[in-house]
Amino acid sequence: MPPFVPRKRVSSEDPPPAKRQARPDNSQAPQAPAPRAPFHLSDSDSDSNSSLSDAPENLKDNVSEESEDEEEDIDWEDAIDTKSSATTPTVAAPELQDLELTLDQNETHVSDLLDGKKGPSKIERQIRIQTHCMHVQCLLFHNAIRNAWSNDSKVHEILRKKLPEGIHKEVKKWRIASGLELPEPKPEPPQSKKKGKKAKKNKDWSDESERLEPGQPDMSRGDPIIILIKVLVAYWRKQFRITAPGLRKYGYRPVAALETAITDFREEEHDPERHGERIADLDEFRAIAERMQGSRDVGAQLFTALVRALGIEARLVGSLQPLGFGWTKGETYTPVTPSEDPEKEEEPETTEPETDVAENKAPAKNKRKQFDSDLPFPIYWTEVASPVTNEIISVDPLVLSNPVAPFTDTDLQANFEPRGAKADRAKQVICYVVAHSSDGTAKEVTTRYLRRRTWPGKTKGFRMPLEKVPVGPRGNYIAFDWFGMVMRGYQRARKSKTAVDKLEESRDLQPNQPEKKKTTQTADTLQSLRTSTEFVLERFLRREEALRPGAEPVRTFIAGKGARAKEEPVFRRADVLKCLSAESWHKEGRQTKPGAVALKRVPIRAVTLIRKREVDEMQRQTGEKPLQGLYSRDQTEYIVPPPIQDGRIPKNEYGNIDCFVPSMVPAGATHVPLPGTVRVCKKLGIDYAEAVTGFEFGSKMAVPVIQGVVVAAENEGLLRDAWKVDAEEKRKREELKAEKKILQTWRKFLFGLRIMERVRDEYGGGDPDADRERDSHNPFAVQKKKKREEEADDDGADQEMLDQESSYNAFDHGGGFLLPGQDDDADDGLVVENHDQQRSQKGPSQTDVDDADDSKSFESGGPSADSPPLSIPSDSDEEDNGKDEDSEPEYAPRSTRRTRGR
DNA sequence: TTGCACCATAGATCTTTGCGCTTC
DNA sequence: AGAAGCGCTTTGATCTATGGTGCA
Repeated sequence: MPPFVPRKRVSSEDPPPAKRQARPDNSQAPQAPAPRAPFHLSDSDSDSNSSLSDAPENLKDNVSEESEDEEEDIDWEDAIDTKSSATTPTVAAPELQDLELTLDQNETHVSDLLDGKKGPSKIERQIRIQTHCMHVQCLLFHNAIRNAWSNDSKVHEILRKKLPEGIHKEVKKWRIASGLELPEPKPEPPQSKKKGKKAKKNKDWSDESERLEPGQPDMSRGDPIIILIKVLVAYWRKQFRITAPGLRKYGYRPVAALETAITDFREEEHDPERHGERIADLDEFRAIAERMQGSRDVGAQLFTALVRALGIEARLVGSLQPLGFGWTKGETYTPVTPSEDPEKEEEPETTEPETDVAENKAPAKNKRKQFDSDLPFPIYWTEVASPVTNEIISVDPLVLSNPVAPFTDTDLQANFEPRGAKADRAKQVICYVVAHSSDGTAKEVTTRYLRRRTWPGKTKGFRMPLEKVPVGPRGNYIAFDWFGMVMRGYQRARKSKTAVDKLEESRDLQPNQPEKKKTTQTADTLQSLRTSTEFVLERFLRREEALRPGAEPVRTFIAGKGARAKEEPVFRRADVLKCLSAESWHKEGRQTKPGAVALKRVPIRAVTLIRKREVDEMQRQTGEKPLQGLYSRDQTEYIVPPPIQDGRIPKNEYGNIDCFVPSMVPAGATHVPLPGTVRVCKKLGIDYAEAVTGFEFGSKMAVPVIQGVVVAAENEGLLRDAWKVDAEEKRKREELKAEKKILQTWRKFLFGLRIMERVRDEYGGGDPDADRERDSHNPFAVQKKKKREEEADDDGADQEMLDQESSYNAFDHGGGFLLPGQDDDADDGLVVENHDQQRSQKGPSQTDVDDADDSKSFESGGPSADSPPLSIPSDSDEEDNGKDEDSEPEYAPRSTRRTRGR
């Protein structure tokens, strides 16, 4: 259950909202935890991810199911349900590429809203957040699967076999140079002939190494693995053919496009160009390795496999391209218009109607090589760990012009970060970069690829930001990292961390702090003054800021050039005062000193309807926008209300007392912030005023938050004692009620079981069709049906079950029911008081007669009409059959009232 | 290349006292 | 009959920070 945030003026529970903070807290309590909903969802998902690693198809089902379980909000369930059902067919394929299909229903909402020129509503934001989170997890899991496939020994074998002799030699060379293998055994002669110098060097070194340390790496020309990797990349670029589109972000599509896409996907024969590349299983992956063609994504995956096949530790890196959660251009689907840009003609696969696709097919075939050529950055690549230095080398086998980026070269690594107009157009983003290791674990390596390794950098707006979760007393927060939590299921255990892990975590994955712009003592620029913490121009003052009266400029700044040059005084920031309106000061427990003149006058910001009307009215009268004065702290003083007299609490025009800060409580009075104190005060007959501790805003209204009361200090003890007694009574009442409810539920449950058992015994069971058939001939079932039709306001499953009870009871003189005498246990605590009476009054047969006769008569007569205290339908069947659906059957007056109420 | 204007976007801040229905 | 309780709906205009682009 999401936390219930009472938007009540009488705040009856929970810690006092901290006036000002209270609103953010409260209004964002739904907001803050609301984004958390996906977190919870994801939480379980990530768990399921890890546990489901063998069953990819189930994952998405799980995701949606769990989300339904955990999301209480009905709208949400709907949304998710829709999503999941829409996704399911897609999901069946191991390729997760078309999760964007999931948004159809929601999209309708969104576009409706956007038509109205309003921003997205909270729920729409939630939907996007949910979608984003789900998509991220699906992509993550997809990558985990591909990573597992890239580990396949058969795939390795296939790729190894294809390597030409030259590459094998390079590998050998690398092994020797890295000290993984001793050089002398045999391969020298041919090698030394080819590259005499190097071979000689190797030889020299090896000779030495024999004497000293065998297996010492030769680092004289840098890490030997870099040479090998470059060779491999060159080989791969030559051999691997890009014949299918890879994953990409399309953005949220219009409903029509989605529907077309879904139908097309479901009904048409699979066409990689339209539906994306589909690799159903490992066998197909092996086949692709054999053919050496596919999307560039698969190309990178297979390249990773190749590197692994050579015994080098390699990670498959995926830069997730999930649907986002914002409303920027990047999240909006932009249909590809082939005619516009010849370069894009190879992209006909999107969601264009059949005709378009047909048109585009021919040119696409001709330019098969150009799939995804509009994507300037790779989505998958490889991280190779040097066995010598344990450093990570990033390798993009197919896309970038600088394919190999050693860890030392941060610029080259930052080349993997999508940026620029082209990337923008292609909706390429960086938000979560995850490296999957050969042992199946994965770790986030985004930092490495951010320019200057500075957060949030380009991930801003595309990655779930850290969320501040309030903890403990007010003002304390912890940062909640959603993605960190998702990754927990994939991470390598702390104790199994490798040397590579440790090294990179202490170096390349350490984020840099954003450089604070050093306060340059050089000449002023507009920019430097704007951001300066020391100086300021008057025009850069904020709405709530004003210069201290009499503040002297320290120098002047000349803005503009030539004829437009203008001198402006430069002031010290220290001379800037924060100002607030009189109302705002009031909320801080302060008032303006008599005679204070506003330092600044600004237009009134009216939020509530009433204030808006007032402002409009004033504007109409005066013809100009009404202004309000702002005052600095110096111009205000504490509000010290006069001490109370004779225990009377002063009240404001709304009949309560402002208590925004403790100092606003008058001397001689005490604030008792307990819920329900008003009633106690009334009972005790002491004077009180409800304490307004803040406001909540919503629906163009400001609602005061009331927390307890202010009473005379001498009454405090009395009030608290009485409140304790009252609260205790209340607690007991509620406990009793809850207990009753529980017992009631159990009883119904047991009856149900007994009935079921009985029915099974009598008629056999298990076949619903047969049951239905039988029902049509069963007079009691027919009667039940009829009765249900008569009772317009029946009450769902419960009622139905109870009806069932009565029917069967009537039929078999007790049936599966607890008849009086046998039901002591069940009734215990429920109808104790009436037990004797009911037993003496009617026996089982009586019950049966009543029941079988017609429950209607009972209803119309009403138990209370006959004999209120005795008529409590304590007999289980009667009572249930009567009309009590939920609770407190033992209180005849209540049931009477309720009946009358209807 | 630098400084600036301008734009898009996200996030923070400010705002300051109902209404109608149901239950008890 | 009338008091008390509860749900409604989660604003929204404005300002500020930030980063990108284009121009001089």
